[in-house]
Amino acid sequence: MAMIRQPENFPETVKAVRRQLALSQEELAHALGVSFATVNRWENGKTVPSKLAQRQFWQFCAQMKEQGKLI
Amino acid sequence: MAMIRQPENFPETVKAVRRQLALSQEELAHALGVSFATVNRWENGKTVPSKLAQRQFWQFCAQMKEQGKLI
DNA sequence: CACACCGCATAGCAGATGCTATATTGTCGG
DNA sequence: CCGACAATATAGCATCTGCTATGCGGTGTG
Repeated sequence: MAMIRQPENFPETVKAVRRQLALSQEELAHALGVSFATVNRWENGKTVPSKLAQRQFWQFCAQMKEQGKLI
Repeated sequence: MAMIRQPENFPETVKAVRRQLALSQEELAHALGVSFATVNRWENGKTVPSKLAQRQFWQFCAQMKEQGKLI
């Protein structure tokens, strides 16, 4: 088993995180090191993040939480 | 311009880094959060790393240097 | 020698990504 | 209302990635 942590609803999670941080899709994409199109596709459920992108996303969230910018 | 840093010979760089750290392709892949096939393709010049993968690779190298594990 | 591994190379396929271009949807000031 | 602008949605195409399987040389170990 040993699945990668993935919330039931990844698209909503990305949107929620992005809005808490008051970032545009473009800005979040830059912060994560991916393209705007990629973040957009995640939020609209067109694709699911790659292994590395998932790691990067959760790591980013953890950092933001450490800084108190994210609940 | 603002290009992404990319040595003349990425395949050789990956091999060199990996061997200094005494890791197998499998182990390096795991450390980077990508698959074995991906590291293997980088080393054999079959593909060039994605934007995010490049960031991850250089960040990993920087960490290893901080720890004195890499020159 | 036969056998089981391990590390590495390679291939095929489905899905993800980067880039570009083109809508669409607000939200302003005029 | 109208034009301008930013943010978002969507699409196509080339490339990258993950997964699985296969082959191949080297290294034990019986």
